[in-house]
Amino acid sequence: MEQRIDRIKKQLHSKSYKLTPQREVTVRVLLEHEDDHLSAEDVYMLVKEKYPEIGLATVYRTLELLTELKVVDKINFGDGVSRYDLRQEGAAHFHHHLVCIECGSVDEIQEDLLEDVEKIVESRFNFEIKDHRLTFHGICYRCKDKSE
Amino acid sequence: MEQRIDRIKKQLHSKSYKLTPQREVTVRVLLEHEDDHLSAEDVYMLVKEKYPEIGLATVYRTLELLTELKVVDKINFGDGVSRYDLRQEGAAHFHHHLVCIECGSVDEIQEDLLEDVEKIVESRFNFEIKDHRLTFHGICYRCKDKSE
DNA sequence: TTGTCTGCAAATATTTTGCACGACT
DNA sequence: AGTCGTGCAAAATATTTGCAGACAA
Repeated sequence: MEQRIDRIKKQLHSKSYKLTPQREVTVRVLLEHEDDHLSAEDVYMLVKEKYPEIGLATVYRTLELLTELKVVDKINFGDGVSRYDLRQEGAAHFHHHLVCIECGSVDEIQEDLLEDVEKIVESRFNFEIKDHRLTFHGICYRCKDKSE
Repeated sequence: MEQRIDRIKKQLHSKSYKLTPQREVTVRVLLEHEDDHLSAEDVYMLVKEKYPEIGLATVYRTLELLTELKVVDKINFGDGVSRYDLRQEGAAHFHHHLVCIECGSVDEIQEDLLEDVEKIVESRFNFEIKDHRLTFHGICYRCKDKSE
């Protein structure tokens, strides 16, 4: 935890940004909820518990900053809100998501799985892939078990 | 064109909805801009040219209806707006997108390409896939040619 | 002191909703 | 008459921006 914060601090410094208390609390909240997919409002409320004076705009600005640094990815599952998802350190590619249309749960897939597909796309469409977003919508294992 | 409108009309009727003039104009606009990825506001302005009395709310309600019928898919490329993309008639799966981070263009890939990946996901995660969203971000062939 | 960062409030942007009226059956 | 659909205006939601003051180098 401390080490990851330290590395993020260095990333900020390398672009002449500071790890202010507000930013640090925000990063801690994200690390503590690594498996969730928090909206800006979610993050704001969790940060408020530890640092009540913070403003919503600061949270937005921090999340934007972290997105720029590729510490988090801004994702969108089709409800009206942006969500912020910590990138795995050192992961070459952004992970995928399984969204359950029954219960709304969101699970993550860390495996890449797209290597072959990307090769085809790059050669067939002469498109140089820098990043990807892949989401499957369907029924999760929990809901499948429930309905049996 | 007329045949596609006719089929959409039948789809509406099968759920007790009517193809009102406003809805028909909206569908025509979507068909005429099949390759684009129009926002609700875009659609509104194009519909207004043919039917100036229409209200923005009606366009939103129509797009929602068409989404429910799976005539269009509501997509989101990470800018703040939802875009509406006509589904290929009879296509088993939603098509994929190539978003250029240089020029902002959005191209479509009609090939599925995900069959193998989906098999793995279904068995490994016991997740029943109903739909998917796949977007690649990178440099399109136009921008690559330009910079050479 | 200089520039960065923050909180607050106001502004903006997008989408949704309430409601009275109109069209069609 | 009854239902569905519409336009308008207002509301709701999500996000961004302006600005004056706080803070650290």
